[in-house]
Amino acid sequence: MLNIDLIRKEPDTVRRSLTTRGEDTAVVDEVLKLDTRRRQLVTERDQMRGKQNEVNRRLGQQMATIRKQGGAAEPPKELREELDLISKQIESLNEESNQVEASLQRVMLTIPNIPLPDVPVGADSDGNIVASTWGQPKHFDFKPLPHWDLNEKLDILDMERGVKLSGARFFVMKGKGARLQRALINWMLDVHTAEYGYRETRLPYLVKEETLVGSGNLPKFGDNLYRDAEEDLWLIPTAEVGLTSLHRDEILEPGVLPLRYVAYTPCFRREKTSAGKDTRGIKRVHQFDKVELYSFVEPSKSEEAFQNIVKCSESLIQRLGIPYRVLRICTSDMGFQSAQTYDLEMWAPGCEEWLEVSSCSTCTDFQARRANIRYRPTLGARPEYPHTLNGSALALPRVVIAILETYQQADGSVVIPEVLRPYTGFDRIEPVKK
RNA sequence: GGAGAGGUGGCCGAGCCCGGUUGAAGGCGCCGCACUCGAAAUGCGGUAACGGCGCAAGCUGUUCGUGGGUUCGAAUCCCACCCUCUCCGCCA
Repeated sequence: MLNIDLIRKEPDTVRRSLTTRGEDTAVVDEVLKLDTRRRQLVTERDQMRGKQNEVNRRLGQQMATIRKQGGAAEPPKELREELDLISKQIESLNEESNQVEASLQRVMLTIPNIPLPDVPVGADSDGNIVASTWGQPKHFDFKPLPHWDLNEKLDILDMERGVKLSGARFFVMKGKGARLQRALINWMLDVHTAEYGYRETRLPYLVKEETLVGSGNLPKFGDNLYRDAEEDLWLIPTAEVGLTSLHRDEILEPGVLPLRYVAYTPCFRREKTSAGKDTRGIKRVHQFDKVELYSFVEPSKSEEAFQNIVKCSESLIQRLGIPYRVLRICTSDMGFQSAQTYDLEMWAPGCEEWLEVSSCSTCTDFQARRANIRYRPTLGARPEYPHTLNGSALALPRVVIAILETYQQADGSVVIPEVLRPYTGFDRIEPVKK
């Protein structure tokens, strides 16, 4: 959520932000209108309440006196009538101001975060900028296969049975494929905790509505989520959701920040908007595994924390020895809650595609405001909103795709990258079918 | 799932039966001051979040799990819901 002060004082900044994101600017005027009305009503109502308190106090005193003298407990008529009138007025003012407040809140929750100044402006994904690339595409003496063809002989992915169990865009991993996936998760968690100081967490996969509002997924993007209507719980689309709400409605005392977390969770997405896209293989599925980094930091440490997350994610890809590129995502392509996003894409030589395996974002104080997370800079100081940052490190099974396609051999086997071998317990996946 | 107890300020805990100057006794913690060479002990004072008005000092409103109701007025009465604890049942 944006700071309403900013909308009041610099409505044009907010309008510009919306425009570069390709969104309608009418909400700004709506907010301004509602905010003005709300403040009028609140002032008026509070004055009435002040009066009510004062008269009630007087009446209370009289009652005490009467009772002390052993009199009847009937309060004086004039005062009662005056108060009756006041409370009726308060009731109507209160009702209206509550309505206005609720409308204002509703609109505020639909306004996306403001991009940082140096985020590239662009109308669609063509506006994204390749900031850097790492590694050389590997040379093959044969035509490298896409993972779905490679799998014909390896038999580690079972698309048909995934569909049998759950429908389109679900799959089953088997044997060394399943083991490779697990090895990656364990390896990534180990690196982040042991080398980079992120604290490992295990989170619920089902969360309440408020939790998704805090991270920014609701109220606008419910279409992309699975939900259990009976219990009113939602399946998480990313660990970011739970990590944001970890400190919801808290005031963090001085010295607590920075907080750095890493979580492995499955992620559930309906992929409604991607119908028909990426239907082959396991690039785009309804359920996937991901290791996520998340930081709560003081605003002055925001940039540093962002670079750290990007660095951690990159370092994993480098250790796997697979070429990748860093994309600076442009205004219109950035997520709702993000103020700045870098994507990391690994090269998959079989399907000849850059695969997005990480998306690192600064959310500034946007999520902190939504989730009401604050910190005290110093003892006794007024609470302020921290910045939150997140990044995948990394998203599976796309990393598996890149590994399979990059390290495939002429005989159809796949060599396991050195760093993973202690985790897989094998150094090669052999074809099992002729 | 069944039975009972309970949810009050940073923490503990009174108030709730019998609604009225109660943001709420008392204690702990924390901060400041005094005493002291210093510390402890002691004494005194302070101690929230959020909203509105205001340049500011300040004034003011709301908040006793949440939401509704009764009432001139609710921490206190009524209703619904959520959560915690204990016991029983069930289960990985």
